[in-house]
Amino acid sequence: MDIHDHALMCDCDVIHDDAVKRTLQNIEDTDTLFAVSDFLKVMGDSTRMRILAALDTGELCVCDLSAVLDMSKSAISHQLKTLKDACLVKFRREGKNVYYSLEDEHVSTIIEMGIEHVKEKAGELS
Amino acid sequence: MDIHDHALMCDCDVIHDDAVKRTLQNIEDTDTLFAVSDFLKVMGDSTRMRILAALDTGELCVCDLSAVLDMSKSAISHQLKTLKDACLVKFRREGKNVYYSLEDEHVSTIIEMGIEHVKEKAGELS
DNA sequence: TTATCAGTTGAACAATCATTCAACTGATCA
DNA sequence: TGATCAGTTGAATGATTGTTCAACTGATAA
Repeated sequence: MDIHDHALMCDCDVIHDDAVKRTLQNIEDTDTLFAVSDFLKVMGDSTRMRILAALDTGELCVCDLSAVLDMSKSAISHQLKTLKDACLVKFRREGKNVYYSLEDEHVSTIIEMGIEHVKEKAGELS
Repeated sequence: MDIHDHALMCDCDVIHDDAVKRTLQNIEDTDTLFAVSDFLKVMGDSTRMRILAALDTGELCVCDLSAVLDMSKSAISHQLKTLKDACLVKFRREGKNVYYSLEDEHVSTIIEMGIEHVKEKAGELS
């Protein structure tokens, strides 16, 4: 009755009380971790990743992206909104066209790091 | 009739044919980009990210993770399987317990980079 | 103004996915 | 052996989400 202040959902006795306490002290705060997973989730979709990779080669309008990815303008536009809300892309209007590009160098770096990681992993299998 | 070899789904005329061609030449191949998004998707969930952050402080058994995250062993175990399948964590059995830890330093680096990125973005808002 | 086209948006649908629940395995200890 | 506990697993459920469709906006050109 007097034990287990936090383990409401834990359906077992705490085995390593010291390890649990140490982890709770050292782990990054939950809000930050939620923000990190939300951020990575945006890039964790193949359509959005292909859009980002396309924009990494230079700015493009929605119609061009539609042709490059071979998908409808609507589908592209919906995903561009998600990327815009997450501050991964920016845009400028020029006449009837809207040109999208990566928000900053930081985004470009993360994309290229992801590609590097995957290629390294693929290389380990040989 | 003679134009538009690839733009099957594109519901418009290609506006910048040169930009589209240039992008198709320079963009990373689709298979790689799918692999990148699949990889990031695994880390793009708050429960899995919290598990990874916990393991980044040292190895833990399922019961300990259950206490740290305040979630059921079953929920944790399901997500550990996803992380295991993606080669982000490894495990060892010792008696009745199964101890999980990060697969390698590489994973640790990526987690910490994500945290850095989010904190930088948060700092920009002040 | 009217027509046309690039792009956006909301609702609807289908697919994906995280958690719960219950049953199960495998190891320890009496 | 039988009981207990850590952990796994499959099915079911509820929530999230990507794409489609249709209607819409906003800018250009006749």
